[in-house]
Amino acid sequence: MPINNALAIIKRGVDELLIEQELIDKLKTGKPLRVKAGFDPTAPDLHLGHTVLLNKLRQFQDLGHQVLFLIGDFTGMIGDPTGKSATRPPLTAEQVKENAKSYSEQVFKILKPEQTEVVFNSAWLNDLGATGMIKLAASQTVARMLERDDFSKRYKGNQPIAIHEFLYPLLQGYDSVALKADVELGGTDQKFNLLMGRELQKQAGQPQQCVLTMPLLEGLDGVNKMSKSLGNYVGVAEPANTIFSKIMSVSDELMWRYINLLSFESLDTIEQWKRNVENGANPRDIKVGFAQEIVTRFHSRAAAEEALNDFNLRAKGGIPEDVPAVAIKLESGIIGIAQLLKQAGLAPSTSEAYRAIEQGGVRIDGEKISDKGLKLGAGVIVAQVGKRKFARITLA
RNA sequence: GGAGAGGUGGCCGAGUGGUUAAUGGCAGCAGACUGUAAAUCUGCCCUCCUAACGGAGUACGCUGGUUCGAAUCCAGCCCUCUCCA
Repeated sequence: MPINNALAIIKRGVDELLIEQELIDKLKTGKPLRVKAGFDPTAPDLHLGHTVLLNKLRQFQDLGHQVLFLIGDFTGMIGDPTGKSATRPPLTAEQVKENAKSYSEQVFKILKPEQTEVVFNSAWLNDLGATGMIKLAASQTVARMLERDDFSKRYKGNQPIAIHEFLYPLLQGYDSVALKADVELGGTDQKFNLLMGRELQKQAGQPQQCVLTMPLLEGLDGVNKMSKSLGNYVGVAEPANTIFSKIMSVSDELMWRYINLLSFESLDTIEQWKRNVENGANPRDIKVGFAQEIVTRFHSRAAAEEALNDFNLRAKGGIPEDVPAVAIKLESGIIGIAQLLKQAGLAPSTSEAYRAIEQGGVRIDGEKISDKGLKLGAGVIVAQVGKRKFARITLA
């Protein structure tokens, strides 16, 4: 493939590419490039936000390059300070191992295993030792570190910054040296860390890696970046119906952002969709199509069809098919409605259950419940709280 | 080492002895409206018991103390920030 075409593929959806000419030169050599991307060992649940980056890695693989999938088990002890206001507790070796396993289970839904090398940075960082660490730390200045946006923000905002947090960018940069990376990918918030790799490679007398930043995908709230801890994410391992309905809950405006970053449709097609909506097409239909694309990617075409049916069923107030089953043991032959909802996991506390009833949000077998004193005996019922929470409860 | 400021519910942030389970905002939940979207409006928003009325238990960095009564006063401790050295 001509280099221009390869470059066009690489550049699609990218926030910034540094330095383009260097990348062209690297591509010209015809050798497979070593493309590095680092992942935090703490969050084993991949979500769509991660896939923006993973898709890009996959594109590199399709162009014949080698992906270095780095799990930051050593740096995990620090916890990436990026965008965080507080430091993180370290993980045990066991936890890291488990998380890594869970990563590879999920990540190969997108990446090609034969072109992926999974590496752990403890492999070389452990050997660095105190001496190496000091040497590394001596290579950069505090003023340089404070250039990083979130450090300077925290500093100005009188927020604490622990010394070891300064080590994070240094170690991440050192990873690039150890791996002799040709390219490193990361979110836009990683730019500083990624550039540190160039810096340290230069000092080590290596060719410098190209840096490629991907835009951060906003979460379902449309404000914060997608993350598990904020609960505004769509997990790739989630059930088809969940993925589908979560995507449908994205606002019309944000939808385009998702489509731009996540859809594999051609740019021309996406342009056409936009024009259609401008000319009066219902954005909902575009969203349905997009949601199905994503569900298909992580499940199957059939699952996507089912998810749509299920979605429509719920829209009509119907009871979906895949209601989780719960069995509750009756202690005295009957159970109060609030206890029932709590035990079935539909309400976090009896207080909340009562509130939900008061507000007309509770249904049993499709019938709205208004009597807070309702008692139920043995049998099987479908309970619903709000529009989304269901449970098929067996009382015995 | 010295001086000062501060630590309140998921987050931000009021509150300086008694209608304070703690104003307000954000987030969240439920309802209405819709395209189960967003926006908007209404209500809810510590837990437990109660159909309800109502009751109980916890909670304002930690530990003690003063008081009939403390998030509020006192002491010690822990933590954070600012300025000076």
